[in-house]
Amino acid sequence: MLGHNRKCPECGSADIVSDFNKGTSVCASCGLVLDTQIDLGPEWRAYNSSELQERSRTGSPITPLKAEMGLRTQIGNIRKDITGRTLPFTSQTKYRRLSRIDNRTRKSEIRNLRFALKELKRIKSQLELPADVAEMGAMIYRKALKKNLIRGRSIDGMIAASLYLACRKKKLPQTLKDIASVSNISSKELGRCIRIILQKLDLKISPSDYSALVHRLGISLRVTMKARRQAVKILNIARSKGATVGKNPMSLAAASLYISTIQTGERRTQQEIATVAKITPVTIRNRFKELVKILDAESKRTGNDSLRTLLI
DNA sequence: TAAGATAAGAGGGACAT
DNA sequence: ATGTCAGTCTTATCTTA
Repeated sequence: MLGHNRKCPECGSADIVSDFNKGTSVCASCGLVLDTQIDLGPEWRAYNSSELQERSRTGSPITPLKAEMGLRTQIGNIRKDITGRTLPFTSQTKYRRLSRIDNRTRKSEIRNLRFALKELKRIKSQLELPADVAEMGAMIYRKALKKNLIRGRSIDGMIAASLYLACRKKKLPQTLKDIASVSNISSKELGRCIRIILQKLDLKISPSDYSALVHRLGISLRVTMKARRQAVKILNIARSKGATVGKNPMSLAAASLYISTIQTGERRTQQEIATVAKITPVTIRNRFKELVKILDAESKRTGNDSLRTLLI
């Protein structure tokens, strides 16, 4: 049943939207479906396993990945009320007008969504993103569309931005560059779109998850788990000192891995790391210098020598 | 050859006007 | 709305070990 003043367990937003047509409550912020008041199971019985196999669903599933969510509702041109009596003329006019407005807005919206979701699916398959991320991206885009953020901007850019934000929500280590490289827009433009959505939609996006980036880089560089853990540890210290604000998370992950691989004796060159991280060695050097400073101060303060980087 | 230093330029955020 | 300023990141080039 519908409670009041609920909060989304995923993102804490109180912006819960109930859709009585579909019988669901959805978090307007992150797209999490909170409950379902209708029975989504089949309305028939399976008498043997082959029937279960071939008839395990009636109708298409409800999904934000389809332009009309897999369902369709529409205000028709109503002339009679539910008991069959003809409505007064003024009501008929009203419904005719509603129907027309409904049709118009619906048409442009659906057309936009068809286009957008096609692009979304293309990026999804190219980057091999999981379905739940794609669905969340679609929800974010729908929200942006409702708020009229799309008009006058490129659909491709806004879709890519929605997907990027969904990845951030789901803590997937995708960078802005990754998305931009498979989309036909530049990182610059993608950044602009992301900013627009972030500003206008009030999404609760946690700061980038360093550990996911570190592991992703670490795997590409074939370094041990030990080095990766050490890198994460370094970043946590840096963050506690406020040294990570405003820095590209990827460059921080790269620099901390550079340090940790030296400490564990599996050194990689700055160039090697820079290539995998798709940044420049100069940036690694800059972050590297800052991190070393912090780590030395920290080891002096705690007397913990394992952080020392003087051996370099 | 790897890595450090330096400089110049692009782009965006914060802030004042 | 527009301009300025500090800070980030990139690219290029030269130097050092």
